[in-house]
Amino acid sequence: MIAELRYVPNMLGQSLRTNRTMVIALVVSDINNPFAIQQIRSVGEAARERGYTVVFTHTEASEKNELDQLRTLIEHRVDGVVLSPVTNRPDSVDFVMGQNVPISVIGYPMPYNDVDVVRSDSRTAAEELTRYLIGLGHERLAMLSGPREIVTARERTQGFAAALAAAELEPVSLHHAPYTADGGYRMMQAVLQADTRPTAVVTANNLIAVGAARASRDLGVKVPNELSIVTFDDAPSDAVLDPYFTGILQPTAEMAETATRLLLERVSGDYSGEGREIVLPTRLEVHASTAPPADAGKRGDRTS
Amino acid sequence: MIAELRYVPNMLGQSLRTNRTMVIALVVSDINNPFAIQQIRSVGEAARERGYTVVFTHTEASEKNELDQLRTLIEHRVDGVVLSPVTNRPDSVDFVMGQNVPISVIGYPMPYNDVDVVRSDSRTAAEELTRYLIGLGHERLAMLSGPREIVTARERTQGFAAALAAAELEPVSLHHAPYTADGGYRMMQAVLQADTRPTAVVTANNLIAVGAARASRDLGVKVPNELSIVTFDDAPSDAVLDPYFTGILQPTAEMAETATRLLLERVSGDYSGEGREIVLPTRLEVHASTAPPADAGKRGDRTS
DNA sequence: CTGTTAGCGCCTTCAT
DNA sequence: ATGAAGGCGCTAACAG
Repeated sequence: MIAELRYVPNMLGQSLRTNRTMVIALVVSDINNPFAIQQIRSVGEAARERGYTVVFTHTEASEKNELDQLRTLIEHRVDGVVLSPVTNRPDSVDFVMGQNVPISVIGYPMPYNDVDVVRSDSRTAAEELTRYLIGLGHERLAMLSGPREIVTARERTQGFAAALAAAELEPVSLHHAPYTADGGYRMMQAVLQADTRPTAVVTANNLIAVGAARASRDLGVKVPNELSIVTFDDAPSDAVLDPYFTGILQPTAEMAETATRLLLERVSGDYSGEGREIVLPTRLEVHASTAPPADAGKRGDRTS
Repeated sequence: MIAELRYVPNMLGQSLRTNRTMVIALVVSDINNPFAIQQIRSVGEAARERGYTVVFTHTEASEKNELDQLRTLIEHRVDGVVLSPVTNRPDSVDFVMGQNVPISVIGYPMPYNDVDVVRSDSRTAAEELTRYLIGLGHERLAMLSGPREIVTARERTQGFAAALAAAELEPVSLHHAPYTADGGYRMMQAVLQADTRPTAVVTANNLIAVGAARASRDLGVKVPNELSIVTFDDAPSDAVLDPYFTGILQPTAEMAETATRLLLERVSGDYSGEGREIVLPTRLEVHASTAPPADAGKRGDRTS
């Protein structure tokens, strides 16, 4: 048994000598999100296939943590970094690139960095999602979005607005809060206590959707009969009985795998050049959280 | 800004010289389990407080992966290991201790290793859980357990059996399968297709419970009206709308934090001596997956 | 107190 | 083919 062999080589010596640790890092922002779990699995797999070890870190959605941890990882001379960043501000990526450490980014465009990015098109997906609700007959829609600093939140809000504009509808309201269940809960409370209630809400993230659904339940509003909820990234999970939310799914596994591949191409020297941007398609999945509005029968077909 | 400083020290040199990396490893077996997420958070926090960095690895419930990864981690000279092991076989722990690397174990007793262990009492908890069902009036109970090689599965089965024996009841049946939703699904199918159906099942793990609930739904058996399901470790999660299963909760965060503390006591040299075993209390939480049996009214009080 | 040096374990080079 | 030596970046020990 190799594993039983007494002698274990010291990679510190080897790495010091060769300038390669054969370790890459995956830095995710929120480990509570099942989305991140999928990334951890996929990156680990893709890296192991190519002989690399992966170490994971989570930043709890804090840019300061993100920078601290990238620094620590680079101190330990990881060969590269896959980053699922907190925001698209350039600081973290700048820092890593400034240290000549290869990096690839999962999630959203990085306008100020010439870096490899793998993402999906949030804006278009949000439009599609909103159109789906409009197609069901909804006319009063609200948006529960994420932090303004985060690109996905902005893009999803834009897509929402664009779909409404195309249908010549006005949004009932538009909210921002952190990407957490608690944030969703508070936004939904506000929505339900306002004068005009929407018949459907678009949420910018799965945790927000969970919070929104909890608030609806607590205030006695039935989903989907009285209120439809749609969301993003409600990934199927072994730990959950049933997918519940109608929403947009990103090809998480493929995104993570691709980001790892791009990274290792740079690490191994097979590629060096300008940043590549790969945009993968999303898909809409319909589940139990949506229905036509209660008063749908009264009106004609609403599809433009 | 410190993080902007151009120079980043090379920990490889430092570590090679000082024999300390200030990094500890957390090796969990199944990252799909929300249980593991909590461990990742808690160990990370406890270690950071004490100036250590944590790297995570998951073994996909394979002992081979576990050993491989421990080896890789030790090659990179982590200062210690927190292990949430696949089984209680001594090989992994032996290997780590044989390399003079401090280790502490989360989960279950390690009869063949003199090692620090933090765990809860699965057997007693399973008894309590089963007694709860009996107290509701259930007399026909089945057990959907985990792999025979895994201690928690054995202990939980023993507790189940003990509670039944104390109430002078016979189990309807007893099944073993992997700790996965799929395993639970198959066991539940078998249970529901047998001649005598139980009115309640005890599952040995949250993923098994999810599979069991899916099978019940697919076969048209209503939970909890026609069938009660109880489980272990159905940790509350931000990603889930509501805790659904009645079951036993372990103090996951406290266990992980304690294991980290014990480990770092050894790493720092504050403690060296024989293995310590810390057993933390569990608690029973009642949710929507249990009810008295449909025919409960017909009989008298069943509590012994 | 500052400056120099040896050596941690490994790989690469060069000599035998 | 096998063997010896230098140096990766760092710190601890020691000298000035």
